[in-house]
Amino acid sequence: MLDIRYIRENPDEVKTRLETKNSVIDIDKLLQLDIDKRKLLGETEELKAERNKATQMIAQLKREKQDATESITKTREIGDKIAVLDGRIRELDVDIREIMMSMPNLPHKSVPVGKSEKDNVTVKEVGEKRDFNFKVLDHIELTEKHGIMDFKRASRMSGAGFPLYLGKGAQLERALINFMLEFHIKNGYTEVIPPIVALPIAMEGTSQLPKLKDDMYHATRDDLYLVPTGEVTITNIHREEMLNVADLPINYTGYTPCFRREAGSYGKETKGLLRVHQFNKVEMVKFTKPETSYAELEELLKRVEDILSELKIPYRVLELCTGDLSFGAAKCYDIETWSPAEDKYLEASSCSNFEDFQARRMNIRYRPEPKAKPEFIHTLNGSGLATSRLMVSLLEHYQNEDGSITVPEVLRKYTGFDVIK
RNA sequence: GGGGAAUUGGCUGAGAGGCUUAAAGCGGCAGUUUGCUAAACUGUUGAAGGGGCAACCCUUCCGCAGGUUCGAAUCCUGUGUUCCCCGCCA
Repeated sequence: MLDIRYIRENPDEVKTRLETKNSVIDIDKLLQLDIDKRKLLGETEELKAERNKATQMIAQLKREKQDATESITKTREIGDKIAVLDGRIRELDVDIREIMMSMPNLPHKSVPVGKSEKDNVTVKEVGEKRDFNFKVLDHIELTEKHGIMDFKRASRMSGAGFPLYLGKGAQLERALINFMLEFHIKNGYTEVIPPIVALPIAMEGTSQLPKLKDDMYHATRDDLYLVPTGEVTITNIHREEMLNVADLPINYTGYTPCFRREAGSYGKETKGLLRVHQFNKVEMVKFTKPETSYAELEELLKRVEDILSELKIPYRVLELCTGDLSFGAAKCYDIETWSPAEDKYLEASSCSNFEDFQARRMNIRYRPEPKAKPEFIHTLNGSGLATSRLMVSLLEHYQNEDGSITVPEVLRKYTGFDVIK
């Protein structure tokens, strides 16, 4: 959520910056509602001050055992007027809130302006794409060959898009998760195992709601959503809290399954692991002071890069343009790993700074100095990383001519084997 | 699934329709005293919104949302969360 006062004071700037995010929000309407509301607020507050004085007098009359009937009748009339005004203010508030909640975050000034993913900027390409002197198998052929994944059986029990890992496939998946978790713990992150369902209010906090409602699994009977990312529950750890400045930055890492309906995306990348309804992810979440959040964003990116370097998998880093930024992000890097069989890069991580956008929705604040006013903290998160597409790149990149798959060296102490054959 | 209890500021916790403008303590801040620190003592210290050039003024907020009332932290209804008991269960 944006600061209404900032919108009031800089309406044209807000409009321009929202336009670069392909957002159609009627700022003029919002500001008019805001003006109307404040006018009524002034009127009702004046009446309330009057009523407060009047009820005090009634209290005094009663204490002195005098008749207060006349005052009560008069005060009731004031109360009736207040009820009317408050009713109208409440209606305006509903309208204002609806607009505010559906308004995306403003892009940071450093973000390249662009319309779509075509305008994203490649920051760097790292690692060497292997030169295969044999016919490369894709990840589906490889997993079938070794019986380490079974998409057919999985779809019989859960429908398409829910992977089943078997044997060394399951072990490799778990090795990746362990490797990444321990990597983050070594770098000062605190591991958490959060719930993977969340209340609507938590989903609003991290801004999956209202926009992504149709993309999430929803247990209607209990009104709980399955998390599309660990970000939701990990960031909501500190909802409605006043954080201690000495504790900042707070760094969490956690493994969670993630669930996405991917509504409307059928026909696109439906093969194997490329786009699935359930996948595993190790998430990083940060709570920082406003002045350090952009340095922390670079730190997140570095963690992802270091992991891919240790795994020795080629990747590239994209800086998302304004039009491709997610709803709540002010700035975002996507990290994509190379798939030799698909002959393209696959998105395996994205690192975002939300500035105070989520903190304002969740009411997470800190006091910069002992006596200072509370301020909203900044939140960031990055996938470090999602395993599904990383697994595609890993299997394909590490395949050998005889069809066997070498286990990356750093994973061997977690798998207990060094080749799948 | 059934029954009961709780929910108050950064934290603990009083408070049961009007002398609450939310007690008290802790913590924070400032000062006094003291070789330094600590302790003790004194003072000060909630949040959000609106108005004013300003000192300042007004309103709202006791989990959340409604309601009753001239007036609600307090009464009523719904609901979130937490805890306890019974049942079921890994």
